Amino acid sequence: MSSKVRVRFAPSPTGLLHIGGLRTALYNYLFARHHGGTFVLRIEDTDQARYVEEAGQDILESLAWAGLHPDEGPVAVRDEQEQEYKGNYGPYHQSRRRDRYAMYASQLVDAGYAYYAYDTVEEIESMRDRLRTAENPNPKYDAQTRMQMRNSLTLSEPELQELLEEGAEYVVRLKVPAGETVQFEDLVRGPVSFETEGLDDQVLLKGDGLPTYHLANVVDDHGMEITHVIRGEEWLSSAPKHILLYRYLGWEPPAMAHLPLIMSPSGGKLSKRKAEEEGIPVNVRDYRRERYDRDAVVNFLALLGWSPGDDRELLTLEEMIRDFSVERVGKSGAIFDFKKLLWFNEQYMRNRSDAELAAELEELIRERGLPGKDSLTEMEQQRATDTDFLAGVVRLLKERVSLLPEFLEAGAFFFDAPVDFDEKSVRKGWKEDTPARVSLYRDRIAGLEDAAFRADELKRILTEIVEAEGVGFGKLMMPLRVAVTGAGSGPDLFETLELLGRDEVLQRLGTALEKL
RNA sequence: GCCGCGUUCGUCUAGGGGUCUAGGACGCCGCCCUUUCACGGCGGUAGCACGGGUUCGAAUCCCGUACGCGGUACCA
Repeated sequence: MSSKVRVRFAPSPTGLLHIGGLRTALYNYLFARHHGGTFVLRIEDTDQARYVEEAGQDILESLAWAGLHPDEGPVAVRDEQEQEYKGNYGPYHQSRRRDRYAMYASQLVDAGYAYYAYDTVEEIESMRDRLRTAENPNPKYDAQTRMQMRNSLTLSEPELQELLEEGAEYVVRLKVPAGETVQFEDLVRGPVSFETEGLDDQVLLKGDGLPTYHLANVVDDHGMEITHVIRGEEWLSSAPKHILLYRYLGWEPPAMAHLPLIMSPSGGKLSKRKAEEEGIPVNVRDYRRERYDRDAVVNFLALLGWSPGDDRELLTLEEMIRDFSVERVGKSGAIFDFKKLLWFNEQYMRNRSDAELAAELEELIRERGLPGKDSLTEMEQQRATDTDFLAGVVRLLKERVSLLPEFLEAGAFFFDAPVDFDEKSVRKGWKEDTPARVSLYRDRIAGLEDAAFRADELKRILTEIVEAEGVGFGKLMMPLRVAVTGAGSGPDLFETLELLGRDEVLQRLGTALEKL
């Protein structure tokens, strides 16, 4: 390999980082690491109109959360003026590299590969209106129409001079040649070719002096010595324009790989609106907030369009790095399977220690309280900050939840007595002879020392009672469960009782005996 | 409309001329475990879009059709 691999993830700060964007970043990251190359983060903020203030920070935080640390790029976003970078190819915000785009744009004009265009938006729109037909709903500004427009190809020298003097606004457009075939080898798709007839005279430099994506990305990829462009399939159609630009600028184009899109379950790009309608979070921030396991998300995303080639599904980052290759990336769009993501999350969550999860739970409660509660009771408060207690909750619920916040929902009864009892379970299990047995059990466990209030002992006592009465285990176990947890199912009852503690259990039993 | 790309179980995918009566995973269903539920174990369900070629032989190669997706901006 002649030159060292350098790839970039180049998001636009027009919104929060999208989950699909994270996958693109991941593939770039894996590719870079696999080849011992460099992973660059570049912010493509050339669209003033769509700029979103918090987006830059969100991109940095989201990548860091996922563990995809760029080797070069912005380190921290302070404010507009003050940016901190790492790497020798900066600045890594396109808005701060504007001079070079203008320079290359005029170089292209001088060489006859581009031209100045003075058409107003209205003029272009009226040209499109004039030419629009059912057969051609989107007329292009191209070799056919450019000679009817107001640009440096059609205007006379004096006219141009006048426009220049009055400081008229202009754009620079690429002069796409007619009758050529642009071909290139896509690392994912193989040979791809386009006829220049289908291309328009793309604006390279906008009226505000900033470049469009097309110019900026070519200039920067070359300037930053990017060797492989790995990006979403939505860019495939504009790739020939980029190839043309590399040619006209006299540069060697980087290798390209266009990734299949992530699709919504109902089809089409996984757009924000569509995804959320289907219960799928689209912003990486949502995954962070809902405390998804980062490794699970990364693992899931890696397999959405790529496969290691064998049956492994649970892969560590190291394994992904070792086995990643663009050749093994699929060509067709992948539907976001939310249930499978949950499965990954369960797998990773169960592999983590109770203490670790308990600490996260504590933080979660501190941040947003308990579900459905405006404020915490004294007992809830006390238990929510007791890490041993929380670890106990985790241990009992770990195998039954998919997402971290679910511990709080499924385990609400651990924090305070249930407010009501599951009707169906009561109807099924709470009969006339039940109160007597429950009372008996209560009396028996009331006499236990704290140290003896343990699951095995609690179970032994119950067994004794049901055997003495000659009834089934469930005749007493189920009523106890409803009385203590309010529900007809849940984690092991005796473990639950032990965690709750004697006094609390006795009190709940008393309440149930009164109410039921 | 035009241009480009794609199409293996519901979903993610393996498979790249014979080893494919197409493998794995998620989901779903059933059974076992558990005197709850879940976890787990076992089993099942379900697929090469269609039509032509090429070939002794095609899920695999070629062509066409259909369908899907992307692009068609002074957005990225």
